[in-house]
Amino acid sequence: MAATPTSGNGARRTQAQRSAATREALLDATLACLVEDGYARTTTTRVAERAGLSRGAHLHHFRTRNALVAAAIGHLAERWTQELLAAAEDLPTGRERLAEGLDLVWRSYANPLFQAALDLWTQARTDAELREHLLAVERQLDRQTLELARRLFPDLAARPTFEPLVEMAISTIRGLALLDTLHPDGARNRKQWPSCRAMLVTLLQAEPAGDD
Amino acid sequence: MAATPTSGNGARRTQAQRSAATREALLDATLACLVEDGYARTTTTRVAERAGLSRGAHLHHFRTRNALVAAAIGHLAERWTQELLAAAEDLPTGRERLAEGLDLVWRSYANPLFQAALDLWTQARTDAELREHLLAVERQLDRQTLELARRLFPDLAARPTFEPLVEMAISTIRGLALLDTLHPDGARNRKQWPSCRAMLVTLLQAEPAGDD
DNA sequence: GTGTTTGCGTTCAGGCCTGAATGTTCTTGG
DNA sequence: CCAAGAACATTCAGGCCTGAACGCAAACAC
Repeated sequence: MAATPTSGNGARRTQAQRSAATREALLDATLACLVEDGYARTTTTRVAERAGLSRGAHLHHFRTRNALVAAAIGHLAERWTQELLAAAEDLPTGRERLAEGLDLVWRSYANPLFQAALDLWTQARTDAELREHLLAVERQLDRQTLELARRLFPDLAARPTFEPLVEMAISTIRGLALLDTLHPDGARNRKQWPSCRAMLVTLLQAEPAGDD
Repeated sequence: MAATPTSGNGARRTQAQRSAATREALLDATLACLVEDGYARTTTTRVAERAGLSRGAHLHHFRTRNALVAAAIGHLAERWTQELLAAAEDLPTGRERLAEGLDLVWRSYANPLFQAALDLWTQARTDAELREHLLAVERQLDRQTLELARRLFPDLAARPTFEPLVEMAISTIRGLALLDTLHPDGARNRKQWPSCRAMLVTLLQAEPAGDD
């Protein structure tokens, strides 16, 4: 048997593999901690505990708490967009496509990860270092979202009002998702979303581009 | 001259007056601290410093940090609604009334106090005690806002879709105001708001109640 | 196998915050 | 003027968190 560790059964891992695994575990633990405990209680001790590692391991990979959080932001953004893009592939064609597309975005915000992001967001207001990281991520996410919208609805995208409409839809969804913060079950939102979605569909289809 | 202290020139104040003044100073300092430093850095020490008082005075009036924050929430809500209601009195009549009304709400959210409220909001997600207080305030604010909308636009209020429309408008505004968190100058929002407002006006006036 | 590097665990010092206990000053009523 | 009590100040103990120092063991180079 070749002793190549890259394809090993797990018993024998190369240094790089070990390192990557612990990094991943730390980042996952950080996100879980942000979701469940909030930013304030996302301490180095707690994250290490949750990851099943020591604080030493933590400090080895991320020398400060801020470094950990910065990496976690990237991790979060990546996961989020991947989920969104993956779900977008299954979007049906036909007259329900627009409503389903809005549902898609809605679901991506009615999601624990958004709560974690929101927590980071508000903290960033009074933390310059955090703000730097989040601004970069925000720009990228906005760009990707708009691009996705254009790709999914090319006929609507031709209209000059498309971009403001998409931005408004996202703002509405964000505002609604904000309510979930205090209503963990989300009962309140699930009631408001259908009517909001209907209104957004009305706006987006206001002047159909002829193709129907 | 009668030495009645209730109308005193300030040199001689009754105990109740002194007490009320320090309470007020502490609450104001708390809000200022929430706005400028955020919830995490709103510590008893810092609030007392900012109010020009000692920590002893603080603990005399509010025995715990949570008690202070709870009182500050009420203070914030009261200020906010008062500003909103006062501004509503000057709303012009005529065809610009609706757009001006939306601007009114918009301005009440594009406001440092909202940032402070947002901070409390996100913290409340993982703090049961805080959540209790905020839920009560949220219910009251929502009720007052809807009531105000009905009073200002009685003709629109007759339609069954009025309530969902108002809720959507508020959600959109909240979502937009969220962006201000990372963009202190608010440049980005001031660009997006006009088009959002136009769309909301379109929706609200979709089926005019005949009176125009 | 041996030595070096890398990943990781343990312990410690310093700092900030909270809440409680204990003084000190000022108001009020007699 | 004096005593009682409220308002306010000061100090202290306990707890949690961060970041750094030090030590061990596993993995790669030879």
